[in-house]
Amino acid sequence: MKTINVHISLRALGYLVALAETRHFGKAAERCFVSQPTLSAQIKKLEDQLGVQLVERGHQAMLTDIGERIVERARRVLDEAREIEEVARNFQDPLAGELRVGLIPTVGPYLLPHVAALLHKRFPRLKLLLLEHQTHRLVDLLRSGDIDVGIMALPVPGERLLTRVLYEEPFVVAIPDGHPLGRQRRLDVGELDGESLLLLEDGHCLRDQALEVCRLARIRETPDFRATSLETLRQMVASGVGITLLPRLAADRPMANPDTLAVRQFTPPEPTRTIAAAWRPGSAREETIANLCAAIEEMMAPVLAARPAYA
Amino acid sequence: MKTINVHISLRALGYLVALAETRHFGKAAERCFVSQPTLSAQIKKLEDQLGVQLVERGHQAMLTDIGERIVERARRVLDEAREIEEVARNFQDPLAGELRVGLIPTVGPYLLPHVAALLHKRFPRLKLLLLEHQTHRLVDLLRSGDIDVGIMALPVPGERLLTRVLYEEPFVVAIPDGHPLGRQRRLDVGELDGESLLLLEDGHCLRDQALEVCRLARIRETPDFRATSLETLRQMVASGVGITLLPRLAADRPMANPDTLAVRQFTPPEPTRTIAAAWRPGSAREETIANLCAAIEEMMAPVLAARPAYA
DNA sequence: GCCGGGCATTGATTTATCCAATGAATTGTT
DNA sequence: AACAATTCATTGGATAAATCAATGCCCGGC
Repeated sequence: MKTINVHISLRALGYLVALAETRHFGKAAERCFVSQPTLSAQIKKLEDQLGVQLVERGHQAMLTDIGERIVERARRVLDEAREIEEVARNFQDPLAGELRVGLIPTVGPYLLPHVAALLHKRFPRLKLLLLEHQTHRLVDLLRSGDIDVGIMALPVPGERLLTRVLYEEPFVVAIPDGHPLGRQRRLDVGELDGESLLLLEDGHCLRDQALEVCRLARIRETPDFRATSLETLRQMVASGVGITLLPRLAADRPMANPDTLAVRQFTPPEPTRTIAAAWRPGSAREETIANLCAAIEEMMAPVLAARPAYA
Repeated sequence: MKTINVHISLRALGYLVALAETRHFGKAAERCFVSQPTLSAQIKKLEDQLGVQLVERGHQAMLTDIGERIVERARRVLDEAREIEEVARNFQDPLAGELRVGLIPTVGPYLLPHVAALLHKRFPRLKLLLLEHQTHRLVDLLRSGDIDVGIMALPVPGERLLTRVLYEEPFVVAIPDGHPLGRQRRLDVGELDGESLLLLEDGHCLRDQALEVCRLARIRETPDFRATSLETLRQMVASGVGITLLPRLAADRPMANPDTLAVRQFTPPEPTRTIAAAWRPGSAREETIANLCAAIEEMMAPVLAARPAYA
């Protein structure tokens, strides 16, 4: 049987972490909404309880070596304690509170118009805090607990996450108006042969997916050009520089395409990407996330089943 | 930036865990060295703070569903908080306090006579709590934090542990007195051909190691016989039932072999097993463990370099 | 209907936490 | 070198929290 009692207090650990981050008793106290003497005394008490000097009191407070090691653990303890509060809050009403959602840039602006308003109507007490980052950054944010759920394309790198497919999104081809390929209603991947392809900069998963789709066709990527967003890409195509692949949601309404740009579907089997939600196993918000996923699935099914305007 | 404050207290979590384990307010209070009303009030306060009913107050206190989930997390938080105290204690004096050591049964009784007294002399303030279990159980105990370090043979199953080699231990052959093999000073593995081999029961890593050594020789394991300890094995050999492999420390002084048992070394290259310490990365006792390992290494080197009595 | 186990409530007491004011030590400035 | 500014520690008194012993209430068993 392990020791029963723990003598230190979570609050003191919070003070210590704040002190570690500010390296300043006053600032740390302010951040914790207490007076400087209070924090000072609690830190000292913590040092007494642990029997170890945590802080080097000089002109600015420096943590000792052992202090750093303990702060590291203190952060973990506090994180998990906060999670307990979160689990409870989530149980009271899974559909209330904040949910921090990360989206990749090639999904965010094109998915949200279809779901944001409806989600707010269906889950009125749920506040969605939205962030846009590339896949690998989202995975980091998930792991660190800075976001609750990430919406990104499969495969999700890193195995320690649970995923749930939201929808399959076909790729379509964006071509300049008047381009020979525009004569057909649908295009085969092989027909892109010899075209010059415009792509996003490195780090976007869409870039890799587009390259994968075109792997068999002999397409040369336009050298020395890497767009930073799909919108840039769309404008480049419209100005006649080349063609590109767009995920269908970026090509459909309510996204406005310039007059000088045409969109064509692929002939079946259409190449697609799979958009999914990813979260930490055991996340305090698993129930909320399940609700959110179900809602998005349901909202996006008719959108993707509908015939696009250009078909 | 995450929320700064945590409102719940570690002590309340401790009370909750005790309650979960006793299902009884009175017993839980007793275990926590507080009065029943105190514990009762703290549980209630915790429920208020979390906004969730944790306990079903009936004839015996039953945890609610959400209560169980929260207790699970509370255990983790408490474990980590205790670790903070342990890290600090360990820093004050790495060579004081308790160190929980697990050993496999084919090492424990043969290693300890060589080191126990010396270790106590070198680290007088260190209390070694010793346990004997088979490898896989030791690994479980390590993971659960019930022991700080395990001493076992490589390879250690499960990759999440750090290891440090303590010594290489040659195998020797135990044969009944008067057995034809006893005429030679040293034996080759091939010479065991056709002998009937006595082994430990399943689960002992020594069993697998012995089988591995004999893999090439055509040796039949005596059927329907599995010894539960090396001592049994030794007695069986002495009574003439068959031969066996012993780790050298089990054959050397100070272990007493019966008169009717002879021991022979293998011809070089002698088959050996590698005995190592294993612990959790980031264990609070890493420093203590390092000291312990260094001491054991140092103490065992001359023992294994010495010429055994039977050579 | 009475008894006893089991948890909640009450009221008094001790303990912990907190703040405002102030002190002491160090640094930077004139 | 004296002075102001910054930063952390100390003090004393107020407030809030935790605790206990005693007691009350509820429920199941006899």
